[in-house]
Amino acid sequence: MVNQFIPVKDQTRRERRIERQRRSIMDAAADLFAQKGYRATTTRDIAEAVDIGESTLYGYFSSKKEVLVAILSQQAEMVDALLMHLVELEDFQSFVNLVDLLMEKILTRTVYNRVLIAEAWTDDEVLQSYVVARWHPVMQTLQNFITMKIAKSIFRPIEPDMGARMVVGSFIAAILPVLRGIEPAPSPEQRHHLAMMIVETISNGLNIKRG
Amino acid sequence: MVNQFIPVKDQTRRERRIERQRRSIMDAAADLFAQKGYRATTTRDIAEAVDIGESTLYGYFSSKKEVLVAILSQQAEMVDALLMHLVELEDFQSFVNLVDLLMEKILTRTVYNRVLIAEAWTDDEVLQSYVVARWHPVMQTLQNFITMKIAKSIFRPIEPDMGARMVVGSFIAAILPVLRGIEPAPSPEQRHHLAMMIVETISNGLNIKRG
Amino acid sequence: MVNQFIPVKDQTRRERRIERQRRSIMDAAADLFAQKGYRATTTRDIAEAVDIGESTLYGYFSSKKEVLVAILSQQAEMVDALLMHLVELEDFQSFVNLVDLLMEKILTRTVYNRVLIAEAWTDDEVLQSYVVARWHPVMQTLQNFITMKIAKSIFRPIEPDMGARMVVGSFIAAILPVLRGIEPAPSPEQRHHLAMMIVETISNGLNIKRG
Amino acid sequence: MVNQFIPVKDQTRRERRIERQRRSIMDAAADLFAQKGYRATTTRDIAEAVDIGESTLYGYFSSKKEVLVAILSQQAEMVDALLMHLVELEDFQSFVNLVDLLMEKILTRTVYNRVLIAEAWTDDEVLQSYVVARWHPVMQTLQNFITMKIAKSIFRPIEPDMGARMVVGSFIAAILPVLRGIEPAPSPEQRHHLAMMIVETISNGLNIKRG
DNA sequence: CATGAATGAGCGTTCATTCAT
DNA sequence: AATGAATGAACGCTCATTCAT
Repeated sequence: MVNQFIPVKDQTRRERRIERQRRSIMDAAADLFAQKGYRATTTRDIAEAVDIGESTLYGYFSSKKEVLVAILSQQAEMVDALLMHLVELEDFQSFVNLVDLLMEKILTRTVYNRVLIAEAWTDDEVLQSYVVARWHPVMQTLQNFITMKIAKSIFRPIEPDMGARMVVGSFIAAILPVLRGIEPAPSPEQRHHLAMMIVETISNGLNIKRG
Repeated sequence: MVNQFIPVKDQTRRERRIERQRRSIMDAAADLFAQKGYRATTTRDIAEAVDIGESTLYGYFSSKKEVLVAILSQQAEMVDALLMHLVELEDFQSFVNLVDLLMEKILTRTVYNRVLIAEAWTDDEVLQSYVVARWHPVMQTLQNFITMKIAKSIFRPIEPDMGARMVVGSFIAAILPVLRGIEPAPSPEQRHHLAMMIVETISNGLNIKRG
Repeated sequence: MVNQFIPVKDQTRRERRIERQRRSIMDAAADLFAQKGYRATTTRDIAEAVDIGESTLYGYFSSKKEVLVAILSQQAEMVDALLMHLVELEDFQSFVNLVDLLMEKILTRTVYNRVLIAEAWTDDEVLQSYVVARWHPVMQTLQNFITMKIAKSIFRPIEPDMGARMVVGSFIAAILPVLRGIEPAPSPEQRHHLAMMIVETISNGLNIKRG
Repeated sequence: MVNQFIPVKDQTRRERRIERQRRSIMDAAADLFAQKGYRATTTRDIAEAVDIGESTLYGYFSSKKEVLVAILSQQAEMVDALLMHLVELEDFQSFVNLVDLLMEKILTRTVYNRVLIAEAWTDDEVLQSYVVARWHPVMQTLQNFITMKIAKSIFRPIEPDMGARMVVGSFIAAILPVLRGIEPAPSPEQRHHLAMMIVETISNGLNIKRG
């Protein structure tokens, strides 16, 4: 009610500062959560990592749980934005591009996803809200693609969900060691190559000739 | 000093009783760890599940951490016993059998493996000792198989570790939802079918004709 | 399940020990609550007063609030036991006895009642459950007595609830300074004299002759 | 050093503004203290009730405690102003008027008195400074009145302090439920009637005839 | 003077572990 | 060997107060 003449610029500057602080807290927390797990990370740990007082945290998040939720939600938003543009897969090129894009999106925020997986592994609600719900449309798209290819007699009449799952499996096998931190993140070129390999191998198999 | 005249037979009976108790504690703990995670499970939870006093636990394990270690070690022993008999893969049939066997071994101890994965995801030492070290020979066997097939011109000249990883990926994709508890365990027949599908698809791909 | 042969005597001895400990915690807590108020008293304070570890408290009470509730409830039980025998007031003697008895019951656990009043003064639920609910039958009995006396033309036709309230007021005026600790507790003789004075004065007033 | 040329008029206007703000803070705080108690009321609660920043409070009061002290002191001043005019009681009419006046003064500042009682109940200094010290002259006046009446053989030779206490008790019984908020404030007419009743009943008692 | 942001001190509570029996 | 009781250390969180702007 007082100070109503503060210029708009300051308002947004303040907002930006708050947003920046929230971000730095989330980043530090994600790092710690990824290393030690959510439970094992104390609010004291997080505060020290950001170099602020423990109680200052509570000016930006109302609870430790909310920090986790913010981390998970932010990642979910990113995935949702991606899924928005998830078009029907047409040819192999678009298939490769989808795999490549997903890989990129997931690997650019490694720790966030590492936290997500850790929590989803023990928390049913997190699993449902942040993993299953998001993964479903991707699986659907893959299955539609395979069904279509079978209909056009390009693929053998395999169960579509089996095929989709194998694609996902290959994808996971490529990504998991990176998320876990025992393999370095691939360069964009390596990533693209990997995506092609996955699609190609699933399509053509390893045999030179059909048995 | 006292009880030195107790006959040997009683000693071993006592030992068996102790071993049985250790087992029941480990089973109950594994169940709880799998459900809520190691940190979130209290010693009181475990004691109640076994229906013993909380402090009685410490007669069998010197700390809560040691219960976890015992669980992981026991699982490791089982895997080691399996790896002992890991022979060179020769033909597709032996390949399918390996996949089937691994699946069976992992799925019969679902909760233990669920705990293992949860811990390995945040604890580097656990990851190294109980996962990487054990997984390595399996990967090696797979790569040898692929290398051999390529040498015999049965497989296309793909990177062997890439191929091995895709097999593992498909394997993981089949197994993870079961371990996590969102899919029921497959029957032995389903399991065998699954193993065949994985090997077959990796070998031949989905295409009817080579592009 | 083990140790089922422990003699019954030990069971009750243990129970008595637990009960004794609960009591000593309640007494110490009541003392502190009375002096500083419930909010201002910390669990640390209570533990120190009983000379036990702070966490030991939680073996006897599940929360700080429950200590308060136990204190209030215990007092309520005592009052309830008294109200059980609350018979119809017949003559002045029984009236005096009621006042005397109430006074005694309230003053024998001074601190408990001091806590009760303090809490009832700010907490509506406490007021309702522990004060209003208990006070109501007493007021009713008093009003019945007065109504009866009016019917028999012994009392002037005053509003009965007004008369009852004046008795209660005199009672309160006598008791409050003692509860608050600014006056010493009366001896049984003084107490009886006081009770008589209250009844007598209310009955006859201060005037020598009727105006 | 700066602003030394501001005209005196503005200074006093500023002072009035400050005083007004102090008042509104005290009013809001008294309300909250009365509802939840002093300890349970946070500075944030107060600030929000006045719709100012939490830290702004400290421009008007140097601590939360001082807000309470200001509230109590203000009430004390009001009582002192009243006690200034406390004349010797002569006849029943002046007695009734005193009771009526006291009632009115107390009930027009219900919340303030509720806070006063709550604090006096646990804080010895508050009790002494704000209750005992102020109540004493009232009691003295009552006792003098009774002593005088006894001397004139109008009252029976009762202990004067006993009689005074009974008047106070009746007064308290009438006022406490209103202060506590479980009874509505009486209208001026009801209040006057009440005052008369109290004096009358104490004087004449309930009996139609003397026993 | 007003305030958003920051914080030290401390709160009620939990829990892995120890100890006396 | 088994356990009920005890507890130090730590946790997530609150709040009166300070400070830079």
